[in-house]
Amino acid sequence: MNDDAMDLRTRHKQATREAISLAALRLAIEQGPHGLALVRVHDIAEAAGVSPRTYNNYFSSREEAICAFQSDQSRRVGEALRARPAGEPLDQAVVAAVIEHFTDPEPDRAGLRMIMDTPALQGEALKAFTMAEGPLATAIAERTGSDPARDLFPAVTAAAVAGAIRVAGRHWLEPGNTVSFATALRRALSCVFFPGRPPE
Amino acid sequence: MNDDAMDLRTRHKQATREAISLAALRLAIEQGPHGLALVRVHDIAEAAGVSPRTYNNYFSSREEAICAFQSDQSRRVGEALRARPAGEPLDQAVVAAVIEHFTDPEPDRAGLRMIMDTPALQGEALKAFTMAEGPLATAIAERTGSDPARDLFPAVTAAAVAGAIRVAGRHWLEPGNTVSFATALRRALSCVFFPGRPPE
DNA sequence: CCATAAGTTGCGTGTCACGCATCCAGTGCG
DNA sequence: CGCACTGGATGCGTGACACGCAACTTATGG
Repeated sequence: MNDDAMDLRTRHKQATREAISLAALRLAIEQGPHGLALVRVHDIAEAAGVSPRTYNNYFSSREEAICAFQSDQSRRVGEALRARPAGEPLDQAVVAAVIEHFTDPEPDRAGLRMIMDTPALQGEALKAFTMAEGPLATAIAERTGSDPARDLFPAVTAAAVAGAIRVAGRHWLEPGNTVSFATALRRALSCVFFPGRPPE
Repeated sequence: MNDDAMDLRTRHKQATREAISLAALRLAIEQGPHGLALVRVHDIAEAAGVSPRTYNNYFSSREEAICAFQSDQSRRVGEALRARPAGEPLDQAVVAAVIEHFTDPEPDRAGLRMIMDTPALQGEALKAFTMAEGPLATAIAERTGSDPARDLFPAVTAAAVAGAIRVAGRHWLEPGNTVSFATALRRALSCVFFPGRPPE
């Protein structure tokens, strides 16, 4: 998060990575879901101000570059849960952590839509969401005091939560749905923890 | 399923598709998770008895070819749920449908391991599992009489079930775990429908 | 038996990932 | 303050690949 507290080198490296992934996402959005093939590596590199060779020192496919932001964000979800007060019940802690983590700031509609509507990007996007599961499962296991090696509950719950986030995202993107992303998340997550009855 | 009841053309086409995907998976397994790059399109085509050009009339990437079986299987899960008796409670119906669908026959350990352990295949594998969610959600919505457009419960539950299947698969593949796949599935799915208490 | 549709194959092209060698800038030490 | 070193950036060359196109072969239906 903080650019300080790092080597100049490391800082510049992260900046480069960010510039490339940002440029990739921007160009992809410009071309739309059906023009992904028109986004050439050369263009991404140029837009990011680096050489094409450098681009694939960081990413080995356009998909990876475009979804890098999602990946990075997902990878950190576990920490958000760990940051919740220890006494808080699991469901409340997860909901709070997820909402806090995925709505700061409110995600970019165009970017998310691009990623989730483009078949060639879906695999990478799913990988990104799935990356959240490992850390999440660990954090859940800590909170419930279960052993992840023998008990499937943490991993299954983490997967369910990740799935709920995806579903909330899809729902939030649908035209005509004006609820905030936070609300969509809350509703989706409530289905995970209270499968008995859907609200209202 | 039945080769009869189809055009000679269609039959031959499916056979070709199957031959290619089977050859691709077999070669991938031979090389192991770290040698995927060594599986050349030329080899796959040769092993399947077709020209390289034909191979990519059917698949546009090695990953797609290797995971084709998983994809096809996942796409059919919804039907399995619809085939359950209408009066059966949702949880029992889902568990029965999933177990019946994913253990007939018992999946190939080597193939599943290859797919889930190879980073380059994970995206495609996740896409395959995710493809199950759409039909599953529809079937769940029918069974609960909810409107998928307004109620997130069917989609979230479908995603949770798909996630549980993935987790069960991972657990089943872990060395030292000798439970049957059906048992792993049952345990994982119980976490989805009864999140209150893990059955240890 | 013929006309048409559908599938297969070979070829050519544009793109890409990546190993390797080189160059340049930031870093830490004397 | 300068210097050797480490690590990232760049250029080049290579092997592989996806896909459009056109010719060829085989099923299908009249």
